[in-house]
Amino acid sequence: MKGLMPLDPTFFLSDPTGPGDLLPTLEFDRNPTVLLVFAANRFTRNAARFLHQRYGIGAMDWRMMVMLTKEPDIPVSRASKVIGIDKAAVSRSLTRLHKNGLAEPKIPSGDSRRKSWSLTEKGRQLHKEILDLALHRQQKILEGFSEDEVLTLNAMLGRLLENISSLDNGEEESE
Amino acid sequence: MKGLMPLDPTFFLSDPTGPGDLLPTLEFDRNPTVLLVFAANRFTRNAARFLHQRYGIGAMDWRMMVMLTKEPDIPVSRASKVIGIDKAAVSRSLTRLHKNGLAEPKIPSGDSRRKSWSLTEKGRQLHKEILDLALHRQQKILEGFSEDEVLTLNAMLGRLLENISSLDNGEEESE
DNA sequence: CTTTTTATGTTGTCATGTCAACACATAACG
DNA sequence: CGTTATGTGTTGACATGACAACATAAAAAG
Repeated sequence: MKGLMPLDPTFFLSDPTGPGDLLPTLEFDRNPTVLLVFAANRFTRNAARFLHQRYGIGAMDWRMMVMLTKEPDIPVSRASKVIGIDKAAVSRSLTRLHKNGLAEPKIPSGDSRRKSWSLTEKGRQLHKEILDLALHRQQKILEGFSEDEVLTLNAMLGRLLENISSLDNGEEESE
Repeated sequence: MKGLMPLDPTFFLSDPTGPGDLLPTLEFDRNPTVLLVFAANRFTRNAARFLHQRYGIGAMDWRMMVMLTKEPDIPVSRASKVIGIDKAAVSRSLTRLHKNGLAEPKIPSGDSRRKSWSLTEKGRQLHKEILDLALHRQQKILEGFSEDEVLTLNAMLGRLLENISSLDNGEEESE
């Protein structure tokens, strides 16, 4: 744990003595959480547009296809935990992939609450096709970043995720 | 423009010689774009939950309140450009804020397509109240980050935003 | 001056992701 | 063994953000 002092909160604010006697608020380009949400929204919109135009699928379904490749034969609840998305949305995405012939369920016990999902052959082929393009696009997004910078960025985003998860787990009622 | 080589694409992939002869796909903790979206989703959900429980407003409306504080008397299209969100969503958010007595329009020319929006006194008070808490929460999210690390993270997120915007502007059809 | 183009804000519809409720089976408790 | 709690997957409703279409006024072009 670093012992360094955090930034003074005024760093994150617009200058309250600026023109027109404006009130202070968050300065967009000084707040990591603002930039994070902006960048992610912009990325998702761009990816969604590209995926839909070329393949007729949504960003969520692509993400689910990656999940099923990493871990075939996976139940909804496990996928929800790993991918960090509500099981209702996971359930719907898998249903869409199933309807499109890209994924199939197994129900060994006959109880549909003991389902597990895998990609079909068609799904595996589509996944491979999109993967190449997804990597290509990410390379463009990382243009100008050195290897060290990518590793640093990954590490920082990972730490942000952990800190946000800590807030999720109820460490926030101390104010 | 840096002359450094980008990472080899296999860095971003799961090990294809791993257990069970799995196919390669994106490794979640090695892909900045995956981590970006995960972190932003997690942050937004956490913030949305907090804002709704305490103040009965959504994350989008809070974001709009910040916008109106930075730039009072702003039209929908300008707000849409600055905040990077579709004007339809901006229009709806402003309507909600208006209904809740937090924002008000000016229509000097009588033409409702020449509207501009500002916070009401009630809106300014709520903004001030939420701002303190938002800064506090961001400090917790940045726990363990040094001043230099925050500046580095801001810069990197800014560069990602620029690169994604370049993709938006049609530099992607070269494949 | 007339026609065409552009910009604006609103509304309908859709994808994404959340929250809640439900039915039902299994696990845990007394 | 009976009761209670927990986990699972589905579905309804909602917030967020996008895309498209529309009505209308102003700007630009001829």
